[in-house]
Amino acid sequence: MTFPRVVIERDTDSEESSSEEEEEEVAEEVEVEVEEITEKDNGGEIEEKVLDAKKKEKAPITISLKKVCKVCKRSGHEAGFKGATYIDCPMKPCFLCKMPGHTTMSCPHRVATEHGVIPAPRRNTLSPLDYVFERQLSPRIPKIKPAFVIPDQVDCAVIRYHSRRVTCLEFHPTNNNILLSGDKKGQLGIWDYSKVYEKTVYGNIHSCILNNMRFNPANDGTLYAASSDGTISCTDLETGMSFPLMDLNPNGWQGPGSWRMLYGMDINPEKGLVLVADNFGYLYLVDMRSNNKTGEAILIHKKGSKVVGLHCNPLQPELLLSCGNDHFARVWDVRRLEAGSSLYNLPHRRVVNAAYFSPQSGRKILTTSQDNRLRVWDSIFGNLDSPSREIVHSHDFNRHLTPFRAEWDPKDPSESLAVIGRYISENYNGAALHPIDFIDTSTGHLVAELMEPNITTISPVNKLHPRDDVMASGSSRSLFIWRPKEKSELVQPKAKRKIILCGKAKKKLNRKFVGESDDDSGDDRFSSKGKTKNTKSKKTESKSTPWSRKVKR
DNA sequence: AGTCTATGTGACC
DNA sequence: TGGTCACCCTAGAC
Repeated sequence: MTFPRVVIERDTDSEESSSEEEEEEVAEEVEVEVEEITEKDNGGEIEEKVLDAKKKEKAPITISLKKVCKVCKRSGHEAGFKGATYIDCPMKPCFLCKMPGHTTMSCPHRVATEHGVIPAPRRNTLSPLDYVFERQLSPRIPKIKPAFVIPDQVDCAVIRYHSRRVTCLEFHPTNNNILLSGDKKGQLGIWDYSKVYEKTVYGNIHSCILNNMRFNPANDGTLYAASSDGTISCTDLETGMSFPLMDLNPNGWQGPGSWRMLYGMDINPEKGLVLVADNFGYLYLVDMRSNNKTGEAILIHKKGSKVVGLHCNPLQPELLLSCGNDHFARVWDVRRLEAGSSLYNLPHRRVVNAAYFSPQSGRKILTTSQDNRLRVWDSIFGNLDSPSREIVHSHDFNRHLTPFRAEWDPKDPSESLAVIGRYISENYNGAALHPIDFIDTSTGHLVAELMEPNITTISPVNKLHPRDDVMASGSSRSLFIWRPKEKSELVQPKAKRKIILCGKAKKKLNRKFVGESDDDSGDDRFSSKGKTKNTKSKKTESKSTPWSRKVKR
């Protein structure tokens, strides 16, 4: 017989036991030949595993009944939640800053209000432009916006709005109360959060992940969206009618090697161009008026690598910022685009999830990388060899979650405030919650961390309103609207704050979200008032569609 | 309460 | 360069 050998390790500790003495006891090891197990017919599960192993022709398996760390498989410690606090495996580098020798608990970057900034090597020379800037413009730059206008309290929400996790959010450019949301299934949501129940979902525009969307700058009833199905859609928001602006997979599925997916997208309003990039490193330009691709695709990142982000400079739209899986963010001049013609290449240690010019002057660059660092370059006119600052922040989870993207606060006059969801949880009154962080990127200080006891899921997608003190969050399949505490009270008295439960959430989450709660915080903002009515009318179609008003050219 | 899984990236050979 | 495999705090369905 060629059965593999099975080692059974037995744990002598009882379930409840946690004394160190007992933990250090040597576990009893019993070695059993497979034939013995099968002959005795008492192997049960073990027998099955062995047969499985035989099929896969794998050699000795160890089945351990001893308590070991699930991360490093060694005994003596265990990684995992102790209550609402996660204990790291001490054998691994710090989960937060990735440096060996300590765990997240003792990481010097953990208290972000005090630490978190790694100063970049100080530059000794300033370019003439830097000098002019420092002397003439710097003094006029206003202070960071005050913390009290940060939207820090959930005002209303739709639980399980989408049927898959939310991937992107966008506020309507002119109608203040309309939020657009995309999901992993390719569905497009339109939600009027001033009326809360008025939501529309278009499910037939894309067949998989809706990665990015932008409004047509000349007509805010029209939305462009880039999807992993390889198309850019152009959708009339009023009717839901959509046509593909571009289709990179006209012949359908020919295998994973040829299926093209679209990720990064932005619009150059001056040239009337939609810029979009795929998972093979290529950039495409589409003319919005003729709906035709202009020119050939241009390789802007490593061949075969995903380009996840594109951003046109707000003041000089011909300046393009791209980022992707080749660990680079790159700056381009759209007027002189060809492979390898980038003006600057900004290296990172891991995948770059997002890269944005600052929203007003377009002078700064903010990137989010999977190495758990935000990077800031203070001036694109200066030396871009190294970032001005690196800010350690937990956002490195890449699978099963929408990638985290730090975004500038468009209303912060100092262009230093940024928002990003946090991956690692915080013990908040006994619950493990994942905050949404507001970070002053000029200092690395944590300005605010938003938590809501009823949001237990991670919130990787966060969008600040371009005009109002409002933030939208996408957390798993749900959407949330945040407002500053004081304003929130004015707009929506605490008792009236609304939450809608969709689909199965109605049954499953009723208790959790609408009273009968064991939550002792006394927080009743997810009150059940109007609940029945709300859920019943959740599919209300708006007769007048406020998001479809057109802008005159 | 336990199990399963969709799924992306990077290390390693 | 391409295939294979492992993976540290998921979320939700069954």
